[in-house]
Amino acid sequence: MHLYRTHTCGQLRADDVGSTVRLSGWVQRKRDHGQLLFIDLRDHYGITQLVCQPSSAFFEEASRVRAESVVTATGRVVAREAATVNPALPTGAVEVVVEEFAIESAAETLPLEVASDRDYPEETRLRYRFLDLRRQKIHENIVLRSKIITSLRQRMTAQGFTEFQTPILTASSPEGARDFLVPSRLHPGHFYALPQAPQQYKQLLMISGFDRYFQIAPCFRDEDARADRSPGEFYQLDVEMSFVTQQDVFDAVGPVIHGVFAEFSDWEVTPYPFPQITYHDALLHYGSDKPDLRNPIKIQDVTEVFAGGGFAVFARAIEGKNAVVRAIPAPGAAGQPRSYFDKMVAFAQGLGAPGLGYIIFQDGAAKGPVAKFLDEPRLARLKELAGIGDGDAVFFVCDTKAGAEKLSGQVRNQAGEQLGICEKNAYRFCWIVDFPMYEYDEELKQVVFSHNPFSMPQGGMDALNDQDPLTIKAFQYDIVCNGIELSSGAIRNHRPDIMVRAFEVAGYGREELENRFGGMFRALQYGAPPHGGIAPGVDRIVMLLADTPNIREVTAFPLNQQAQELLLGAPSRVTDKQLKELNLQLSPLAREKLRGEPPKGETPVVEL
RNA sequence: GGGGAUGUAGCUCAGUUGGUUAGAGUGCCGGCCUGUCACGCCGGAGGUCGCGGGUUCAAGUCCCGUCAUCCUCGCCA
Repeated sequence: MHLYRTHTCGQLRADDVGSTVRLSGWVQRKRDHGQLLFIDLRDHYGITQLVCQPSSAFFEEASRVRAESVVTATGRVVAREAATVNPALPTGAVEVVVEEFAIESAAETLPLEVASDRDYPEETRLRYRFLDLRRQKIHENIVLRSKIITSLRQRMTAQGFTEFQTPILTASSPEGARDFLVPSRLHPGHFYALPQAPQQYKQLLMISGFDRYFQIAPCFRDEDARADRSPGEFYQLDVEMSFVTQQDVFDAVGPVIHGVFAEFSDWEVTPYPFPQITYHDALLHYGSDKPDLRNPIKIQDVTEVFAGGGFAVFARAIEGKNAVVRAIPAPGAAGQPRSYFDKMVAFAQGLGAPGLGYIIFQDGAAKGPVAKFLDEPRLARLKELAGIGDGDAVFFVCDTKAGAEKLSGQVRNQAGEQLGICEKNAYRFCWIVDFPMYEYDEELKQVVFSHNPFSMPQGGMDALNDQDPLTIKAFQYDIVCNGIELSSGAIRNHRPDIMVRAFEVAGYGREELENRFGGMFRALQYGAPPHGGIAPGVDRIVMLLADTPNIREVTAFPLNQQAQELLLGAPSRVTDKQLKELNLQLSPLAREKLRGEPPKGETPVVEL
């Protein structure tokens, strides 16, 4: 008989009755009846009930064993009496009458309960992550993550993509997020950077003729955390393809995304192919470049209804400040009490808006504070534009275009949520296309790249030469699910002449381009295929499929919000010897901070 | 870097207008219990009320500072 187990804790069925088995696992729970002891034994695969009789030599020991201790039990599989079958357990038809019992590893009093789904502070969970990960929900999330990644790999490989690895120690990229730096021992004063994404390498692989690239790629960005954004590191399904148009990328990646969502969830998934919405329309109709399409509300421009009208606040803003008015329909909201509208106004004010106008259409009349300022033809036009009728209400936002877009989007979210009209149990996807190539940076007072500087401008060289840069669109796109940006991608600029011009428009000379992106630029001089790609965030895909709002629920060992790993204690101090080898000195500020007591969990400095 | 919330037993939390010895559940320890499956019943231990200062006859409670955690804005080509 095997030293530890003949079966897993999820394996035994009625068919096994009569056989002698050995199981090992954790003590999930004990039920001590004095003259009879039940132990729920748990492993990765399931739970099996052990029964200990008081006549056994180990009875005392077993009745004292603490939860989460690891034990090995040997005994006979017996059928449970009909009344004692537990239909909630796959192994519930049987139990094991223990004949030998050994404690492999006793557990101390626990800082968190494994056999419970109650919430614990994240600090406790991360410090004792090995216990937290034993808990059912997160244990399943991590397994789900693994299965999703396996499925993504299979789907990509099946489509003829080749998986690659790219360097982790690479060069700092001058654009984008803050880099994590690694000092070089051999080159004093020089630093590697961890890749923010394998962007340039994947393009270089296309230029190297590999045609279709993918990688489950680790990405490192030294930026602050959010609930849906890990600090420090995350994974992308990084994809790049040669000789493709934007539509080819959608046709390759769309089925993969649709496929995994259909495979791993019972929720409804947007039928393939996913709709495409232009960046312009997304901002107009949803007030966001990552619209949540579970919300049926569609914002409309109703500036013409108020222009030159009797509602002076809006009319003046339209006239004088070039403001626009956006209508956020609230279907069926006419029956809502006054307090609903007051709350909506307060919500908008909380976001910095001076107020929130609204009209209620009820019993053939228009009510609410704004209604009396609009004559009958204007009201009719409003209903037509906003697509509303009797029984509905409509909110108004009046601001500059950008301000109105942002606020109307937030009001749309709030209205949809408050009215309970958002679709549940569904994944609603869309592509956002035609992102602008450039935008105006108010701080720098100049035109800057609005996304990746390697994207191909729509219209190519002609557009760069002839168009107002702010009107140029890029072959730049995002895929969005339920209001979460899963990924952005682009058709790349593979033409050195167009790239020089594109950088000129953003105020960079050729020399600067060569300095900043020398390797990439050089590669384009020797025959580069037209290519493009995308990089969906793996963590976010898993998050959506696990139906959790927090990315740390799908990461085995995440950093906390302060980018610390509490279990092993990273970041930690290093020895003076290590610093010396790297030609590094700590600043007076850093030295001052280190003089204080090292916080709990921090690795003390040890001379090696 | 800014804003918000939270911090009370190992853990999850309650704690009134500032007023006697700070409570509950769970876990832990002990006792009882032969069919439970969140077993049940009885008893016990367990507290620097995050930390520092202040106001007050009196502070878990009010004020100031500080630290920690989570959420959020900035940031994330």
